[in-house]
Amino acid sequence: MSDTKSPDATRRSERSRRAIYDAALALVSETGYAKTTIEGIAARAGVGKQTIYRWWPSKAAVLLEAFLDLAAQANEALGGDDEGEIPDTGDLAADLKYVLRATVDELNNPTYDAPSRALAAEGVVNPELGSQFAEKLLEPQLQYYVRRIEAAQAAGDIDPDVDPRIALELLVGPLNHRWLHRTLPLTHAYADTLVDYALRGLAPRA
Amino acid sequence: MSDTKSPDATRRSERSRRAIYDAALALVSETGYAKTTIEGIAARAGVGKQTIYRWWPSKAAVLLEAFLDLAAQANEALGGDDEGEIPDTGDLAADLKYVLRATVDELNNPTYDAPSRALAAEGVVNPELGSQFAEKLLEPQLQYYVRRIEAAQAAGDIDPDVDPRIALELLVGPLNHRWLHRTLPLTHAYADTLVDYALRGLAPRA
Amino acid sequence: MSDTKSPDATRRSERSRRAIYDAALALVSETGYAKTTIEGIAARAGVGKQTIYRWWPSKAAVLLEAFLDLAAQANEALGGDDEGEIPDTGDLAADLKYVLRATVDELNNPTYDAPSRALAAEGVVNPELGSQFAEKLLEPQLQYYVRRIEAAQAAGDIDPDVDPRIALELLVGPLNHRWLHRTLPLTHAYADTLVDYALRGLAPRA
Amino acid sequence: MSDTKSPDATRRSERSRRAIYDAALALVSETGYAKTTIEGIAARAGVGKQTIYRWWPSKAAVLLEAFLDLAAQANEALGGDDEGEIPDTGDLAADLKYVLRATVDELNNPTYDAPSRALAAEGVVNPELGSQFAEKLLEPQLQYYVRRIEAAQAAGDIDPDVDPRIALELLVGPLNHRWLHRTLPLTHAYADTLVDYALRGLAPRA
DNA sequence: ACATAATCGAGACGGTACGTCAGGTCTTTTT
DNA sequence: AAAAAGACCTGACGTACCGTCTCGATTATGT
Repeated sequence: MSDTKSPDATRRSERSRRAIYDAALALVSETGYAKTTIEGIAARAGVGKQTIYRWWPSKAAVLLEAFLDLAAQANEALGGDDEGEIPDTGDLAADLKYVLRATVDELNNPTYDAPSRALAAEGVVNPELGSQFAEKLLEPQLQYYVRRIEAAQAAGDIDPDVDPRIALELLVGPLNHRWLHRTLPLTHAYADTLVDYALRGLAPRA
Repeated sequence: MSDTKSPDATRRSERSRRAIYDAALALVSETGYAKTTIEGIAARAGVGKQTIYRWWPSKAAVLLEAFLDLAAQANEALGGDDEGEIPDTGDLAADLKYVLRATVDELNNPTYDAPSRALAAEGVVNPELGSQFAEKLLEPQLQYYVRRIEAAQAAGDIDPDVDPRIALELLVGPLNHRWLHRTLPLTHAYADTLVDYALRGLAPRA
Repeated sequence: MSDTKSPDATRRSERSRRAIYDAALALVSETGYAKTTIEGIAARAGVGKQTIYRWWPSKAAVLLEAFLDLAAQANEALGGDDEGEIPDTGDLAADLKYVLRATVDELNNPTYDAPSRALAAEGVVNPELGSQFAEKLLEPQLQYYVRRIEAAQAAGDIDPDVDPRIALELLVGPLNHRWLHRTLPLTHAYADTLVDYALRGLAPRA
Repeated sequence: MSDTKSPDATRRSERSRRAIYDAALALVSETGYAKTTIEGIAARAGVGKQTIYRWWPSKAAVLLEAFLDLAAQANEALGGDDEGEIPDTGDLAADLKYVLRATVDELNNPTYDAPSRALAAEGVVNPELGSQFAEKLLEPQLQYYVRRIEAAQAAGDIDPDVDPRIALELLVGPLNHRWLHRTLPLTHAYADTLVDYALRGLAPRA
């Protein structure tokens, strides 16, 4: 009944998994995604190639999991359950500026920038990986916005007719655009302006 | 003083150039960017590999030029000088919806989608190519928006304090986000909503 | 202390080695040495190019080993230990004519001629390969002559002051000359005459 | 009636021919025959590739002519008509030792060694070039021996039944063997011994 | 002296093979 | 049974030359 060739996950070496994550992230940061090879990851991790092929279908998948793991670790370190949740101080603009500024900082941080770009780029061109990327990384983050915006609608800060999904894209889309295409620098000021412009458009009608 | 090893462009074979453009675009559309190889392009174009390496530094560069050429041809076919210019009927919302709907159609057209994604993705990860992509493809298109928005400011349809650059990103950013990450379908309705939300935020203050 | 990058010979595929030998000899015989390529050998042997590059430094080295193997197999097939040894019937002239005629036959046999010429020619121009060729193929054969001539000296058939090494060259040198330069046909009669002339010069002094 | 595509030799550039000879010989001496390319010769000679392809069918042909020209120049410099003729002082052994020693010196001279080996090797493997090599370079030299040996037969120094052609090979063959296969050093002493052994065999019968 | 035609230097072109790198599979030995 | 190691076949890389083919620019006669 079961897949004839799926390996036994219970016997999997945790040691190797960690080493592979580390090697993958390090190599992508150091030499870029294109020059990162599975052989290179295996060598750097002190691992046989087959150990990678046994557990992951592609280089991109390795990196995606590695990055997911990195994010999970970061969250764990920071504590709480509602780790990525957008604060609700009652001041919607302030709350959004806070998270958008944090996002700007993250995107400007080379440690995250390199693997993020690699994954985003791969997802753009590879629907398989793209949907994984969207589902596991992107969407959860976007849901934070959805919840905060719905709260704002409940509080009367945003027009109830507005689609929260589109509202959120008004904030996140432009940021992503600048980041991906490197057209202009990503600054806190830019984040603030974005929030200002967007909220004016989303405010309840007079 | 001059570059020691650049080939003589006056002797270049126009025939080969065209064949290479065609082959590159065809292969990217048919098999995807990753599986498109320089060898494959050369073979399909009936051209020696060296003829590609002589004139382009990379697969991405070939594709960029091919796509640029494709766009140029399309424009030429359509005639006029201000080919890509955003119409100015006096009704800003209508004008923007018109172009944004057209953009949606283009992004949904497989002929353009495949090479565009490939170039965008490559640019995300490869700054060299990214800046070429931005400069030669993206920026010129964005300038159409800048001009139309400035005209709207002059006409009193948009707040004069608004930065046209950021205004444009409010429209283009979300569209790109959906396209690149394939989160939700790109429709005319979405384009319209985007214009509505954004323009409310950019309108002159009461 | 050991060579840092030599492959593990114990894991070597015997199957591939044999296939490469066969392909190399076949191609050299069929199309000549110059038109024989490593890619061609690999293709014909159903082997990856790297498998050739892993174990041999050059096309010539492959062919040398292949030929050595061919010779070894031939000897094995013929049986005995003293396979190539020159017979000693007591009649020196007859014994030498016997082997020289056999050599003539071999040099006239296309199966041996093509690879032999290829190796000899390569050795002429490439000292590295040349010394291998001399050491592994040529020299062992010449030693048979040395031993037979020394026996003849012991038997009083050849002047004891004669240098066996030079004596042997008196026989083998002319044969090789005709073969390599194709000046005149190689016949049994020629071999006989060579022996006659040479032995007269090497006979004990009256 | 004439070949439709043979170039007009009267218009040929002497300048280019010389430059090509020089470049070819220099490159063969410096880098070896295999690494000498037609493109390299053309570049070094400051000549278009076509100028080589127009007048010669192959790299080997260029080198052969270049070498022939070199030899012709050397002879011209040394003067006389019977330049290569073997002296006839009445003492056959001495005369032969004289020329064989000279041959040894030439074969030990790197200026001649490199191109000679290249041509000889190419001739071994390429019958076309081989016959040219034999006819234009080798045979004329061998004829000197034939003539001297015939004179010796007339003078009663050599058995009249001896075939001069084979006699000559008894001298030249061994020398060539050592040279081509680099088995043992080529010395004057070796040349002398060769003459001694051979002449003993060729002397008139008691 | 000049017209004119072939040779010349240059080098782009369609190809073939080079020697290298990595992909993904398979096998052997170790843990 | 999974893991480290690494040989294997495959296929693409980017480079070097092949021999052919255009390009002006430059001779070198033959009228």
